[in-house]
Amino acid sequence: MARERREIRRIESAAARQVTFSKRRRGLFKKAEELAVLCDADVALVVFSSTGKLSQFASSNMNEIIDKYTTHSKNLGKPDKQPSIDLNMRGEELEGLSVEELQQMEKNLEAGLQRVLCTKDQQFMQEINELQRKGIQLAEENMRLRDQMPQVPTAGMLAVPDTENVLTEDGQSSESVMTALNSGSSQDNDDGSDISLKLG
Amino acid sequence: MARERREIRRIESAAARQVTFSKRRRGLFKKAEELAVLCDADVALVVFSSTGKLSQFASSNMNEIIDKYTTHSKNLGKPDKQPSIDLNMRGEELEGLSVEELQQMEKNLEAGLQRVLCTKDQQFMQEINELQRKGIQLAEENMRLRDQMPQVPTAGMLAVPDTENVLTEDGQSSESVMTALNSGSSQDNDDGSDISLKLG
DNA sequence: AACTATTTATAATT
DNA sequence: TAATTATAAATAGTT
Repeated sequence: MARERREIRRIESAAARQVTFSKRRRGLFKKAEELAVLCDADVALVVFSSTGKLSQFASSNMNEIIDKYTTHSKNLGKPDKQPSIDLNMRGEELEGLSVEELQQMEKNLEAGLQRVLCTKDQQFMQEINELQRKGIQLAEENMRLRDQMPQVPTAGMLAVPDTENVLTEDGQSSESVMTALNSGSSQDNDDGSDISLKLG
Repeated sequence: MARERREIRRIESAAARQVTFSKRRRGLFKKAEELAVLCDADVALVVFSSTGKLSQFASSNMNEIIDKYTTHSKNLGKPDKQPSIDLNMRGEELEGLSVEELQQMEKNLEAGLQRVLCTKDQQFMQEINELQRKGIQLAEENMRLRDQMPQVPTAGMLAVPDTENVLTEDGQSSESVMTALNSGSSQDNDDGSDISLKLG
């Protein structure tokens, strides 16, 4: 487009290449913006020079456009695969899945994990509840027996479980657990602090 | 560049806009490729028309260029921020963080969560262990008392906790819990199945 | 989509 | 790198 037509092939001279790069890059970015404005298009342009320098143009937000592109692209690549996610997730064959599929999967797994944890806690609470109930019954019977005894046999220092703290069926909070624990005989955790979590 | 100079502003007529889009898009892509070839540059161009149609050009691999861009971009945006991750993660100010930082954070949080869950389970087990121990002591004393009794007072149908199943200090598997549970008096879960997890 | 008058981009030069 | 300029290329309006 100038004094002479130039063949479109790599310019060998690094200097000339750099000059042409500067000129043409400016032109390209101008055209990109004009297209975006004139035609109300969303345009993203990323250029790395041969020396690795980055230049970019985006008519709106670059990351949004990239996301949009990725989504579009993935939808074309794997057109009709519905949320067909099974739990046959044998380690590595996950790589063929799209981001959407993996996100759905993550969501499902987290929900499942949540249910497992919840159920586990319920079992724990049930177990504790049951043991406490038994303990109380035993202690009561123990007392009854002792009352009926003529002599006083100086029983061991057995702590009687606190009837007030028996857990209800729906009890799940770790708070109740801590309460139940502190009502027992263990003597660690002498202050009232909760579990401390240190990260980093 | 033609019969008349055109002002660079959105073309109102949808038809005219579409025509101009076609012409200029072709020109833009041609220029993009020429720049890539002539100057040995890496060029990625993504265009969404106003109707949402995607066109793209990449001198090499689009996703590689995007990755390269993302890396470059993030490194420039937040140059020196080391893994400086505190737990002041008040919900929304996370958006300013880079992917690397968020990944590190995720890792730390997951590790922390793991420690919390582990500790919680230990507390549960400790509690159960303690209750079982107390129950056994009570039951033993109970028996002793009854032995020392002259008459037989027809005690209630109290199940004596199974001494074999007392949990050890390090016991943490839910298997032991289930075992302990089944050794108790609760009569649900008549089959030997584990917790069932349904996803999807 | 093809045509063409014009504008724009740019290669070579300074 | 910037300015100049001759020329190639792109394209707005038309058909």
